[in-house]
Amino acid sequence: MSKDQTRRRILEAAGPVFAEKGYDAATVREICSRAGVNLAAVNYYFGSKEQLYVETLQYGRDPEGQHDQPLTWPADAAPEDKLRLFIEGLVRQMLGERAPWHRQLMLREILQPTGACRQLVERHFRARMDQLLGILDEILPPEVPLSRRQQIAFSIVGQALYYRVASEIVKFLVDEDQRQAHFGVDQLAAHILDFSLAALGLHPGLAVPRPEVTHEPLEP
Amino acid sequence: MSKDQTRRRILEAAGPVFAEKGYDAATVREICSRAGVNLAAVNYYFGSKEQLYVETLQYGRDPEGQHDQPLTWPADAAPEDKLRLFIEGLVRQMLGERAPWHRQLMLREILQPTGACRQLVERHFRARMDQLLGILDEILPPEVPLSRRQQIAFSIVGQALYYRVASEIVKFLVDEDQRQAHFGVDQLAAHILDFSLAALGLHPGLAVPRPEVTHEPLEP
DNA sequence: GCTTGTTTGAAACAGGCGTATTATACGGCC
DNA sequence: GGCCGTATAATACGCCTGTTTCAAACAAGC
Repeated sequence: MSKDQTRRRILEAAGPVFAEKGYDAATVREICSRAGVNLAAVNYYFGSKEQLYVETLQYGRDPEGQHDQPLTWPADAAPEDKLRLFIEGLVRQMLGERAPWHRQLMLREILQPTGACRQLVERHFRARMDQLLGILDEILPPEVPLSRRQQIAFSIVGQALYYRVASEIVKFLVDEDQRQAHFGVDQLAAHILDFSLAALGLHPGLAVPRPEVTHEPLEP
Repeated sequence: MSKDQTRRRILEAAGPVFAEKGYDAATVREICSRAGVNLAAVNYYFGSKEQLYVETLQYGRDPEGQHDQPLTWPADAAPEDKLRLFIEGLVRQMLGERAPWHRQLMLREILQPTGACRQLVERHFRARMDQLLGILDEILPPEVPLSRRQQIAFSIVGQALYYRVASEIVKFLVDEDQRQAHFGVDQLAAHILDFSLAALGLHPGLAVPRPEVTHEPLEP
């Protein structure tokens, strides 16, 4: 087996393990076992577990030299549509079961940063934040100060992040049937978009009776 | 030293340690060291680290037999005021530095439940959820289905939770000065209330020019 | 074919962990 | 006082961790 081959195999095995268990709980033994390489290989190729972690994050971000293009849309799209696409991508990222391990790793870095690679993580999230702020630029009047724009952005992202970090809470606060029926990716994205657009004033508020609503059977 | 005395000392030492480091990273050696008791005491009094953890959570919830009354308000208060009080309490809980370790432990249980005490955690958060749903009952028209009310509640809580779970992200996305000036507990509570009330339709949206705004200097 | 530098393999090391064991000191009771 | 159940203390055990060691297998150059 060629030299770079085993290196790659270690990286590809390390990704899911780190993503699932976190840095501390992941063991180099499991990584090596999954990769089918010897235990010593990690320290031979990477020097230490920590360095392997850093390089795994880099590898995940950019496996072949291609940047991952987060989200794109036609530049002339309506701001509401851009926001919709952004939120849909966000929710999909949070709830998508087959989330590639790279996203999961990044999320772990949000929740409890290891500090091993501030820069990398920072760049990643700053890009997405700027994207959202750009959309808000087209919606908000210019006199709204930056701090308020940031707060609004956080309010939008926070709604989506909730379903990832508090998924266990959701799981026992709303029962299985309701979850299946109303808490899928699409419905949540639609709700968060509704909530946010209403907050921004582009939709009527959720509490005001909405004439266009299809008449669902009233709850007893 | 009396028997119950050391028991209490262990519990009170275990609280902060578990809260700061989490179940796995916390060690009984540190707990015993902080409590000034022998290493064997934990297993003597609690049988195992896990059981100590469970009893620590219970002890934190209810140290002396008094339930912690989460939040109260006059029953005849306006729904907006109740929501304001609720959100203020929420944000204070999330951001308050001197958060008693019990809150922190509960938050940890949200983010990564140990499963050691589902019931306890479940009761705790269901109570708060019901409180919020009660407030929404007074705001939303009756035909809004339960699932939508729950989504709205999660949208509100999610905004506040964000600043706890993603505090590191906030820290490098908005610079020190801005944070000091606009991301304190009071300002964030005010913003989340604004955003949510606007989303509900009780306030004008944030994007529509608000006549009552005090004219702050425009940003260049 | 031999030498040289590199990669693999299995085992061992040192340290930290939760837990168990054993022995000592305390405090009320006959 | 002597005794005994209980609380403390010190230490040892077994396990798992990241890391190191060192010999064997290998590829390449001459």
